[in-house]
Amino acid sequence: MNAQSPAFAALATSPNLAEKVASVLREQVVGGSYGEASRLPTESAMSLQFGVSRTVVREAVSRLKSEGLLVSRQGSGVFVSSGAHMRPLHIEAEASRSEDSVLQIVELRRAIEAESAALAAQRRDRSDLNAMRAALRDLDSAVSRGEDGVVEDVRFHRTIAEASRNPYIISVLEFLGQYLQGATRITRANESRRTDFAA
Amino acid sequence: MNAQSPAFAALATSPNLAEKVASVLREQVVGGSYGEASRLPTESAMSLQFGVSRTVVREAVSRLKSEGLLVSRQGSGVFVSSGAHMRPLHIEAEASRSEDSVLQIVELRRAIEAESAALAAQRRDRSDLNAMRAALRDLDSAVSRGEDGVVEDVRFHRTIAEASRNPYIISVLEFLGQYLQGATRITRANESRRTDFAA
DNA sequence: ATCGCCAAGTTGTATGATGACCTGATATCT
DNA sequence: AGATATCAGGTCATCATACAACTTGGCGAT
Repeated sequence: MNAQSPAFAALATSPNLAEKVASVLREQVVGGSYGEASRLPTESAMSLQFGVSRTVVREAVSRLKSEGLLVSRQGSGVFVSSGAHMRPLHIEAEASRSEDSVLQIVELRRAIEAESAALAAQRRDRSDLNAMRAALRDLDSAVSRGEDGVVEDVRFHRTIAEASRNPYIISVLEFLGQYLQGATRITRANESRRTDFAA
Repeated sequence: MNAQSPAFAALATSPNLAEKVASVLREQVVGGSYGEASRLPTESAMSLQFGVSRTVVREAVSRLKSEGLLVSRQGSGVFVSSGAHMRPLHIEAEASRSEDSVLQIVELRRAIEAESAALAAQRRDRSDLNAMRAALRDLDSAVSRGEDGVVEDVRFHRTIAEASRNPYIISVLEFLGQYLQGATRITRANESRRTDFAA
């Protein structure tokens, strides 16, 4: 149950087996070695093929299931998920540490917020306006109390995004916001708080 | 080794245990039940606590590791990852099917591409220009051959994104592009191919 | 020909054992 | 006493095996 199966050759640098196996499988799946919705070899077969125990294979498959690449049906087998090559977007947490990265993210977010504000101006209704006014008021009062108002700031941006009625804009903005939470002071220094489009 | 541990109460609808345990742990981690970089209970402890085998706990932890929420150090323990509450962005594959969703994604992408083009205009160099011209020429010739030119179109957009020198714009655009691959004809009908900014 | 049922195959879960590694405490030496 | 080496216990990583739950296809009875 070893014999250094050839499938790893290039991935010997990873610390644990499950991750290696997962990498190989991931590559095979997204690379299209298996057709859409086709069945993978059985766990026992892969266990032999990779030269690892079934436990490891199961952990690898489990990872790929949680990534949405695979689905398994008990008693039947493991299959390639229908939306297999739709990879999620992921930005490493270290990005928040690098100033360059933060500025680049701000660049991106500004573009989306401009569109978001424009759409919001077309589509907002009375309750959106009220929410935006309230958020803005909270932000001002927080600032005048000498706080940095970070949480109020995000909430304000969020109300605008929600008024755009575009769920993708909302989630992408929220996603990008995560990486700017700890670095919002820099952001605020570069952005003039344009309150005018609320009118 | 059963006794219906209370931790699941509300999640009895999921088919497999590993996913349930993973959900509970995920909620605890992002909900902040454990502090940043703090140690989780041992696998055996969780195995008892949840009333499942260590195998299941390990699969659950494995999932959360691949999601970047946890890191495990052999001989030491399982810890909350430093960037634990940085959740990745995920859009379901079904979005490509719904026309509303596609239009909303196009809305979002247009905003980013406008910024991308503006930045590209500032930062491009000669090789960028050449790449963009080549891509555009390929696109035109594909269209004049009567093809739909989808692949050439995405390549053209990609060259613009690369000229913006902003890796986040590139990856987000690429990410959104996935969901529009099969629906690009609609996109093309609504977008006039503005070739002017290449000048 | 249809329906029911069973048997083999497959994933899901449990259990126990062993290896690799870390950490803190103990023992030893200077 | 202080620094260093060693050890023991705990913990994750991997393996092997067994059994349960489920699916699927075929076989047989009606």
